[in-house]
Amino acid sequence: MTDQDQLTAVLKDKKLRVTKPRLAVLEVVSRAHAAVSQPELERLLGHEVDRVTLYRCLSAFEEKGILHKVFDLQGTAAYALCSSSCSAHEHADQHAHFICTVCQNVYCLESVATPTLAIPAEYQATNIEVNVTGLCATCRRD
Amino acid sequence: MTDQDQLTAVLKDKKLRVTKPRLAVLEVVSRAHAAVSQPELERLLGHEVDRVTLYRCLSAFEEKGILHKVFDLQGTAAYALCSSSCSAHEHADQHAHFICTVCQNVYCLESVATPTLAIPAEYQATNIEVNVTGLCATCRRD
DNA sequence: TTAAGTGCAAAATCTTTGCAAATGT
DNA sequence: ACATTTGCAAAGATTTTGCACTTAA
Repeated sequence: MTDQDQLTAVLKDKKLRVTKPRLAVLEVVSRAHAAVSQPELERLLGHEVDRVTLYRCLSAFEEKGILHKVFDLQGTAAYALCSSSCSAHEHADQHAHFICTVCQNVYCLESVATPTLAIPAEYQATNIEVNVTGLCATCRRD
Repeated sequence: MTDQDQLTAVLKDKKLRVTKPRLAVLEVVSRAHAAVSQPELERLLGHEVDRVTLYRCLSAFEEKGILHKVFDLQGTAAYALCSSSCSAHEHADQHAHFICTVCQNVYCLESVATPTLAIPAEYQATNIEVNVTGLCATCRRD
């Protein structure tokens, strides 16, 4: 099964039509080893995908649980593939993220599980998000 | 020492001039038991402070380490008072935050210290941010 | 065939910048 | 008095909406 086929399958599974813009967006995000910010996506996709279409693709993907949205240090939206356990509005994203303060890339730290915390009883917690900031391997060298 | 005096002292300490808009902004944020989002600040301050001035106050405060910026679930900026150990570009913010999915308020969980994590060696971590999402005490009841 | 998705134009927001007038020290 | 800060106007950027055309199923 090729990459294309896999992406196609993901779309079909979520009852979304398989279109060129959608495949292009998924392609870029799935290739990235880090979450891709929206400006970055626009740059990478160039004129291949209209900006408005990009907005609509991304929100559809988030809606259906294909991508999840994280925010970088500037509050800019970035998108990464959801693990298979994600579904609409229920993102199982049980690992920490690393945000590089230089290149702004967001890396999934799959090896770092979110910790168990003693949340005060008056709060009803449904999810814990851990974001580590600092320098990524690449930016450390430069 | 009154509240006003304290806020005035904070500004003077950071070599910022004590002006009406700045005091108004600090007043609102310091009163809140949660981080205040920018739209909320605009609403609360009404015509007392020009929108542009608000932007400038907030970035000056962040710059000087008086307030720190967090992002709510929609990626909207929200501001909270820094603890006294914060200084410019070095926010000591060693506790978790709770973001309510209903009212969007951001609460400081002073009792929940950020955990120690085993970050992969290739990353150079400088800060760890923990955001818990769910329902706050108020929204649970409604 | 036909409902879903795209692309363009245009509106609505949000954020930044420039500059003259006002204000704090 | 003089540098800072404000407020307005205006530019720039981002995000949303409406609608006719296209395309996947």
